[in-house]
Amino acid sequence: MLKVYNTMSGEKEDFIPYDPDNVRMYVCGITAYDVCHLGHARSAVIFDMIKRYLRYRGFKVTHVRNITDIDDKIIKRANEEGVSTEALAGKYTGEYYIDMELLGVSRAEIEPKATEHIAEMIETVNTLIKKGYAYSAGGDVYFEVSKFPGYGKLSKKNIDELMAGARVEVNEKKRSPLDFVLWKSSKAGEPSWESPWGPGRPGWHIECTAMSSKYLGESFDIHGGGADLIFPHHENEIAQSEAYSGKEFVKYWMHNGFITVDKEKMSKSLGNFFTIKDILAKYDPEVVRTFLLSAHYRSPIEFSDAQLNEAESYIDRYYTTVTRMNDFIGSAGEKEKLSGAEELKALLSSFNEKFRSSMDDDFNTASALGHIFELIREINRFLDSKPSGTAAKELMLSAKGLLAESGGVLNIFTRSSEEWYRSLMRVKKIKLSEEQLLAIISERQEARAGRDWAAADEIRNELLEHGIILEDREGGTRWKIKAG
RNA sequence: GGCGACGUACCCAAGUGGCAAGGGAGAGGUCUGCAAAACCUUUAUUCAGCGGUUCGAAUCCGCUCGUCGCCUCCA
Repeated sequence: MLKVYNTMSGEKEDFIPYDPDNVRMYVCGITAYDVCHLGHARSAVIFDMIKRYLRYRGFKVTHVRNITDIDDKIIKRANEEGVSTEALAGKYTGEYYIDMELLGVSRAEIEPKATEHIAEMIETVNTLIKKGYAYSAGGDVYFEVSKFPGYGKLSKKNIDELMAGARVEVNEKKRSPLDFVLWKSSKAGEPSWESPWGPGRPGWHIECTAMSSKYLGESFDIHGGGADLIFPHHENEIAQSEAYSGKEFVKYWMHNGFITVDKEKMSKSLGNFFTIKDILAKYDPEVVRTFLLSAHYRSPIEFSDAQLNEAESYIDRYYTTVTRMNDFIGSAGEKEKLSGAEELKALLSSFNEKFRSSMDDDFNTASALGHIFELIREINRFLDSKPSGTAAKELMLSAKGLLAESGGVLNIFTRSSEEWYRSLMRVKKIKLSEEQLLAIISERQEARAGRDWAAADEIRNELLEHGIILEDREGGTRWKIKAG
């Protein structure tokens, strides 16, 4: 049984979607006013993994991921840059897609933009007013928090305490400081849309209510995002949506933990953030994705070069073993020799079960990776026993299949080892081309054939200084790039 | 101040009632012309500390200490 931690209950729950044939999932996307940092990447990668695993598990999934293309930050930034909000949002949405593509994050089925759903939002706001949950005041419309009894149930806050702690806010239009804006009148020169309350633009939270109900219905299965969205964003969404429909808004609330730098949350306001582009200049995207999946999605995860180097070593170990397997499969030989395969066989038959039970336990990718590396070790152990013949080859092929299957779910380990090393070559800015490298290797082979070990060693040491490792094998010399 | 989370080896990190996964780093060994890779052995009688529940706890309960987050835009 798949178990999912629900922020609402604070517990892991059996995952039983409303409609088992169609899991409906809404994940808060980005506000397109700047390039994304690693925190955005974490959220995107985590929910991408969740979607892939649900599909692997046999569920159909409809995924909606919104793009906020109008808000205060966008207006501010557009003014600073002297461009329209459309142009600015368009630019950063484009950058976002480039980053996501590199990180192996698949597109959602539906990616609605706020500005394309103004009519739906106005309708939602109108209904909230009619039902008595919202009021208009001087061109703005506010949600009246005290009218919604369940307010605070997601973030475990109570209204009295919020009131006591509320920051003094100069806004005499609000009946209560806790009330939040559904529709905002626009100032001169700001982008605006016509509405029953005059020209204005939507408040931040309302787009998620209007767009999720349009594409997924008034009640759906999973709503996700970073833990910092729990309050006030998701709390406000619940209030609006449930006040509007009178139904339970979301069955499972899922929130990923933060990326930290020196133990502090990575955030724009603290200024301690690293953009995805910064990091991809130094690391292969698969390294970043593996790093993000190497801890449980709800745990905080500390960002540092040391951590990324470790993820790089992880992947390198994987591809090194894949190379060994491929070499073996290509030259398994005729003579049947299959001693000491018992442990590998046992693991091959239990592997899928282990992988699944890790992932079933609230998407425990850290544990799942542990199982993958257990299999890696067993494969290496088997290959060390110098097997040969078709039975051994079959065994390696099935091991390879299992690795590809589990890696496919996480969307890592999906390339060939050659591609991995070529990519490392680029990322580590190694001056040598692959052709030059191969020429040097064959030069060294001649020295080795002539048993000129001193010359061979000198070449090898020289390459090592450039970050290239040579491995002399039975079938020839393999090159790889020093990882970690 | 209120609410919440976390504290597992040198480092990262699973494990949430029944002998402490996995990776990296270190030490020794096997293999190798020498290396590298791989494998083997080794590195937590112990899970922040102190009490309690239990036949049995890293896991449940209480307290203490420490770290972080939310309470304002934030993935």
